[in-house]
Amino acid sequence: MQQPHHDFRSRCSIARSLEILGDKWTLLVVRDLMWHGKHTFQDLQNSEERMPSNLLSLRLKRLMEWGLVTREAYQDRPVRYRYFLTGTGRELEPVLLQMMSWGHAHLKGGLYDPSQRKTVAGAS
Amino acid sequence: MQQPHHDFRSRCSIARSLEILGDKWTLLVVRDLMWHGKHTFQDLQNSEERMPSNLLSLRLKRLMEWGLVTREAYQDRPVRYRYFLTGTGRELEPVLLQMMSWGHAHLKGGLYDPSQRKTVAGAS
DNA sequence: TAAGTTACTTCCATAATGAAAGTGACATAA
DNA sequence: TTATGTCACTTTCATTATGGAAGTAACTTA
Repeated sequence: MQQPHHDFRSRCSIARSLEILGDKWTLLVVRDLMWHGKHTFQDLQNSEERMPSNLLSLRLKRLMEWGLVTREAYQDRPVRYRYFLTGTGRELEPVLLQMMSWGHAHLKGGLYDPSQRKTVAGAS
Repeated sequence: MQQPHHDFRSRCSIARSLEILGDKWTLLVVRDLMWHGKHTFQDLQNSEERMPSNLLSLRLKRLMEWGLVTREAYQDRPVRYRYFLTGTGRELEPVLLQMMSWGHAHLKGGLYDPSQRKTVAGAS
C-alpha cells in the first residue's frame, strides 16, 4: 500500500506523526492489533473503550491508506476481513510502550507486558 | 498543581494518556517547551505549525490542570507569564523521541537531536 | 421461518477546530 | 498628545469531527 499524497503542515517528524496518530482512537487500534490479538472489526469494536463503529471504520481506512495496516479476507460471500499491522505499524511499539509507561507513572493506569501478554501487578 | 477529578474511560495507561495528549497540538506544545526554548504565549504561537491562539490557550490550560505545565509571571501591569514543563511534563521526552524516530523513518520528517539542540542531517 | 452474527454505513445532534477579529494593558515613536 | 505597536489572550462563527444509535446486506444457525 502506497502512502497517499499529502501536504504535511511541517517538516517536524512529530508533527507529521500526529497528523496520522493524533487523536483519541488511532493508537488504541494499533495497541489492539499489536498486543491483544484483535483482528476482526468486531474484536476491535469490543475493546474496553467501546469505540464507535463509524470511527473504527474511518480509522482502519486511514491506517490502511498510510500503510500501517493491511487486511486479508478470511471468507467470501460475504467477504470478511482480518486486519493486521504492517512493519510500519509494528514499529510503533516503542511509542506505545513509552506512552504506557508515562500513563502508568502519572495517571495510575495499568501496565501491560507484551512479552507476557498480560497486565502486570502494581497497576491501580 | 493537583490533577483534576476525572473519570477515565479505561484502565489502560495508553487510553488514559490519550485523553490528555490525544490530539494534533498538545504534544507540539510539549515539544516546544521541552526542546525549543519557547516559553511565552507568543513564542509558542510562532512555531512552524502556526497553532491557532484559542487552541493554544485551551491546551496550556489543560496541561496546567493535569500538572504537566506550570507558569510564572515575568512582569506585572499587565501580568505576563512564562510556561514551563513540570517533572511530569518533562517525562514525556521518551514518548516524543520515539514518535520523532517513527515519523523520521516512515514519513520523511526531520530528526531533532535534543543534546545538540538542532536538527541533524539526513532529514529530507 | 425466524433470529442471530458480522461488518459495515447512514443519520444526526453535539462538540471541537481553526481563521479571523476583538480586547485590555501597557510601551514606544511621532 | 496622539498614534502605533506588542503581548496575551478571548470571542465569534463557519466548518468539520465526534459519537450514539439505528439501519443494511449477506449470510449462518436454530
